[in-house]
Amino acid sequence: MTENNSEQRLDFIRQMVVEDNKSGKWKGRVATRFPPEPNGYLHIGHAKSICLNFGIASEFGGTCNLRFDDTNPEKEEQEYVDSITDNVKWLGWDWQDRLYFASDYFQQMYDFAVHIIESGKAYVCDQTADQVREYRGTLTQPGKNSPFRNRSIEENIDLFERMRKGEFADGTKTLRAKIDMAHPNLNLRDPIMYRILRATHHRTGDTWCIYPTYDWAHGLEDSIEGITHSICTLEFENHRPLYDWFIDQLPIHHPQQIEFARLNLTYTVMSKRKLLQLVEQNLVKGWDDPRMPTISGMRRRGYSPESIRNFCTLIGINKFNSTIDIALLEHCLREDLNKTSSRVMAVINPLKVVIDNYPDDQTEMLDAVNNPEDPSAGIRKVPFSKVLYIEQDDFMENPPKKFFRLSPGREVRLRYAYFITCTNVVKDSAGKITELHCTYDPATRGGDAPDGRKVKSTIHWLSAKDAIKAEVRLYDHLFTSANPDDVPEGKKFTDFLNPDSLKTLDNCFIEPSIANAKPLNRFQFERLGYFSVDIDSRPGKLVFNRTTTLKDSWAKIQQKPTADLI
RNA sequence: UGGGGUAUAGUGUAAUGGUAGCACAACUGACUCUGGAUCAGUUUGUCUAGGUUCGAAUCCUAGUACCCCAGCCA
Repeated sequence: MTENNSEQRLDFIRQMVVEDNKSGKWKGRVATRFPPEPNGYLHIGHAKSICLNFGIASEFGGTCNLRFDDTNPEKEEQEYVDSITDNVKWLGWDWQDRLYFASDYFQQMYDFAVHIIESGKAYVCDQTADQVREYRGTLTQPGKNSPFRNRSIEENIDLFERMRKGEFADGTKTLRAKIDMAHPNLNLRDPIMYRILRATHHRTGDTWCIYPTYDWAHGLEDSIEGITHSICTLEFENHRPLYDWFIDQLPIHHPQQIEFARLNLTYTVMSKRKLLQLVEQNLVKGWDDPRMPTISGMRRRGYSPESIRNFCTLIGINKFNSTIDIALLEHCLREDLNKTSSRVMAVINPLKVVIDNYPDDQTEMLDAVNNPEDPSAGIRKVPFSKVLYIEQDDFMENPPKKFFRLSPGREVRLRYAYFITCTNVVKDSAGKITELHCTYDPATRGGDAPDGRKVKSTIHWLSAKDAIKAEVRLYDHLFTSANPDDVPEGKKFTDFLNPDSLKTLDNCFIEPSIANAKPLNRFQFERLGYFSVDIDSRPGKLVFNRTTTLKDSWAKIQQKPTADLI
């Protein structure tokens, strides 16, 4: 079903690669790169790009470099470099020895700039930022030439060298390409190649006080590394003529830039600026908050790398903006976790149940299947005794028609254990149910009735004296709006944060078999969902994150008009 | 208003002049010791209007809508 035999449908970029290989454009070589700026954590949108670039390289026998595009020391930090390398590795990709930094090319870039000045195609400009903006013109009006545009090559060389030496104050001079101030594409109106910036770079320290701009630097980075297919997002389409122009001025390898649409997901935001804001204003608990669409957040939440990679191949590649339903991501998640997660029983909203006809001090060890999807996962023993916990949601005193679980007088199965029948409901003075009394049928040990009688439902349970206390964190969408990027006039995206995106339950219980679970271990809590151990977890003080729920058809029935229930 | 892009079910994505297919979502039903999983099935689509053609999502013409660009960010 998932495979399509030899009839592989290729996205437009892969088709391009196939054609290039056919025509011999790059002599069969395929070299891509993933070029993040270390100014934030990677998110699921980056995963799309990572899987595209590394995926193409591996499918076509090529290489993919991990390259940090670190040309702006004001925003970049080593912490981000570390998180990015971790994330790419965790996703399962390998750049081998090809870890590069744009900052390692600063001298080469400088030399290339001198070459361009020598050919009369670049000049040092003394205009202020405001003047540059003013002279650039507008979308509909051409710009005006800078008064410094016609300096001699010698003067430009001299000034540029002195810029580098630190003779001029920040922002007082720039190096600009001499292209066309009337060009309809604003990017070609004498774009800035270097600015003076005294900021300590996380790798080069204070070696440089001039830094190359993206447009000037990026094509050079690609060229130096011998990239063939330089894949970037749609907003750089307008920059391609400039990418090409710079490289055409130099006697160097000329990669091809190809643009594709970035990923958008419902109920979340994907811009680094907005994610940074959530972190800095403490609207979430950090870049790796399990509600964040960051790779670190998703990992902490319990996502598997396989599920993310599968999602990235399913969504495809295109050239127009689209928003993927987060349900597809969750589908990929469940599909993978269903196959791989050990099942275990946990009760997150406990209700005490006493089995009146069960011996007071007896404990039995019952067999439970670890993973019905994977027989090799084997079985484990689960303790059963007189006093149990079940889920509050699994009992209703006055059940509607379609409620199949426990209620007064009704018999249900305790998973892997016994059939029980509710005989009495105990309430406190406020009328709240505090305890249930039941009887069990000893003949149904293991969960099967020798007389063949059926029950309408099977519920999970825990032996109260053996259960281990745990904290459980339930997550929901971070935003209440499907598209928080598109909010009504006068509203901010933060106005749509979901106040219920995190619910912490601290009176939960798990079965003793996972008492020693380690952070990031994944489980399925039967009938509740997939959970993983949070990094806040400590021995004796376990903390679980709900990665996602199981599909819940009862929840759906409940949402319908009550008429359906009665 | 200048330039650059893009339009296929609710969402996403194929079909490259020859039966509009797939996935998710939604809805039925079967099965089930997880109201899980699995299986079977149903609903919904080519931006609009013309034209070329035996035949158009695909080619042509004219519209419409949406996205990107006026950082010394990337």
